[in-house]
Amino acid sequence: MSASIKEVALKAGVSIATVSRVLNDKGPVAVETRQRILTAIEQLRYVPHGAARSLITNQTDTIGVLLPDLYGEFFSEVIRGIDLAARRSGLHVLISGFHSDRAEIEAVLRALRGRVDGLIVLSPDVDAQSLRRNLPETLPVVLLNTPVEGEPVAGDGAAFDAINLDNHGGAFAMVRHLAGLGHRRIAFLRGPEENADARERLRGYRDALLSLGIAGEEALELGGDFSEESGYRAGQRLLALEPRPAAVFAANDSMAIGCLFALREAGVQVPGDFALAGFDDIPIARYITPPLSSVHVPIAELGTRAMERLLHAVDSKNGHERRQETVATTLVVRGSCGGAATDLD
Amino acid sequence: MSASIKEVALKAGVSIATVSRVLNDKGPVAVETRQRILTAIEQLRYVPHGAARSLITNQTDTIGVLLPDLYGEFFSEVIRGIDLAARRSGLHVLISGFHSDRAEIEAVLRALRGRVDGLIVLSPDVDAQSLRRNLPETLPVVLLNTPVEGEPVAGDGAAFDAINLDNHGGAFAMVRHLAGLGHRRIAFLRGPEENADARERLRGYRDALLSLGIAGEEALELGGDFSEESGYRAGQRLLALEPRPAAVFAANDSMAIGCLFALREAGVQVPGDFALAGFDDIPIARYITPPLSSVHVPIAELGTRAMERLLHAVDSKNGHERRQETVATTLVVRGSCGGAATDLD
DNA sequence: TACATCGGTGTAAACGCTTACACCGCGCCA
DNA sequence: TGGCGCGGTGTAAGCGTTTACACCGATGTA
Repeated sequence: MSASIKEVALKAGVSIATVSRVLNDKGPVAVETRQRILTAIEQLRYVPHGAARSLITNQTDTIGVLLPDLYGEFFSEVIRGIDLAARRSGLHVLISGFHSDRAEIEAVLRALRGRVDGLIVLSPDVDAQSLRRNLPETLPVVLLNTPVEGEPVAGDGAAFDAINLDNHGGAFAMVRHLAGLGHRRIAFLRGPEENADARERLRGYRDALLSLGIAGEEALELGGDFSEESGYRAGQRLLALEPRPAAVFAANDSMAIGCLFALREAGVQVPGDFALAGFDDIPIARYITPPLSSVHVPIAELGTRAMERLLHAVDSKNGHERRQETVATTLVVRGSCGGAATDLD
Repeated sequence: MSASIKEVALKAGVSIATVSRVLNDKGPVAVETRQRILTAIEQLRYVPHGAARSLITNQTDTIGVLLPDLYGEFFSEVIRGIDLAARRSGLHVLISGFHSDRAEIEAVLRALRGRVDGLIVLSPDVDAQSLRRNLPETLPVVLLNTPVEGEPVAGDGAAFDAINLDNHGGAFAMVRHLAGLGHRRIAFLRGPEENADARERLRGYRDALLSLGIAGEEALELGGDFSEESGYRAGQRLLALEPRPAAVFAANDSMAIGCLFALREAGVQVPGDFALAGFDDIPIARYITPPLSSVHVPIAELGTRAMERLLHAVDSKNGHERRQETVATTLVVRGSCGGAATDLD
């Protein structure tokens, strides 16, 4: 194993306390002594032992990230944002995927004790109850794009910090954009009922219609589950609708793409006969033909914000007030909806 | 803070040694005593403190992953593969991005002491020298898709384990496939000179031509830097070539896509007038029109293999022989090269 | 009966660090 | 001159574990 503080002390002819003092820049040390220690450290290539340090200081300089699935763009972007913020603060990032298996997540959660100073949890499913029960109450946690069950109790702080996406606002804006293009009958491809993002987007769609004085039609809300496949099927149903709408807004890009295939198959022109828009602005969106209009989600920023929030909680242990933040989305107008590009892109 | 082993011992009316024994299933403990301890643990919601454990056992149950850039599909897939393997073995994953800044990577490297049992390093740039100098010699390291400088010395083990992609084989196979379609003049879009993947792919291209008895033409090897942009420019140069080749193989998909744009712009039909193929099989590949033929890279497997190799090194501390492994690539034939789909897809 | 064996348990050292506290010598002020 | 304050340093306790070792009683064996 590598050198310990004791060997450094020996080599520099001082006590370990003094070495520790120069290591942490704490307490007075004679310049000359400090120099001697510094060179000893250099020569021995000494690096303090993280675990030992953690043991006594009770902090690990590490934050944990819990993710349900380490798959795809969303995940990697979030991590990137988190890592960015972490590095700025000299922290390490411990990531851990889990399958939705309740037992597994509990196991992971407990395994984290003494390993992390805080936790970012990203999960549409994990219920906060199970979180709290398996974690020291003092562990700062921020929920990322995870629905908080129960009403936010005014006055009393929430159980967790939370960073969420402005799904509602994004959907709202897109629908209004579509309407601005002259469409009155705008269909909507819904996501899975149990998905919070999907619910919010639906709400945004409805509210936008409301705000426009357009009566919602139940028939125009087609079911879907975020999969390309379900978008394809919805596309077919769309074409059978009577009278046929001339605009569709899908709750995510995958469904929009599936829908596009269905329309194209039927010989319907996009955006000529049909305006199409999605949500998420996945990378593929700009590559398909026609390029897909979408609502851009700043995923990395989601991660960064979560990290910053967590940092605040960790630093100001006591006086940290829990709250929920929302990250804005932006409209990205491309060819698929037939509208002119706005200055948003 | 949460309960310690001492409190558990107290509650169960035994010594901490006994508690530790049931915790680790080591040494004999009376069934009845064990039960008493187990319930005490349950009630106190006790979880052993990772750092304390690490301190004495000198192992952290954590492996570190060093990445140059946490961006895009490649990264996220690698991580997924790593996490998968890690979870199977009950290990944690500490990830750390770094910018190529030499000082920074050294800082990160040292910060890792006492935090990880092993390291996976993914970097086209990091030179192994700097690695070894900043790490305890005993720390197992596996290089992932990272060129090892210097010849592998026969007999004497290499300095590191390494997992690499079969770039050569993939390129070789693709060129032969193109040739099998009847093409004799196959152009190649090269990647950046300093990139090892790019070099190997070029080598595969040349060797394939050689094996086919086709004379290589220098003019058919166009420069590029892996960017879509450079592919676009290469596409334009391609069209000016006299006589014009009818097939291009790009060293990566991004360039292939850029090239496709250039061709399309010039009114050239793909695959009608021009067969096109890429390398990497990025997700977008199947979505563009026409779907891009490519060489599929099993990225997640790269991660898994690296992890397994590392695990082996960690477990068999002494008797671990370092070696380099290669992960196979597979041909994915889609529409862009005009060939029939093979059973490989 | 005496002694080795073995299951079951406790004691205490050690891991590498931080930090409260004590200590020493010095200069300064009253 | 005696005391105080202070820069500079060492001593040792303690963080939460694991584990070598010692101990004790019961059982088996000669």
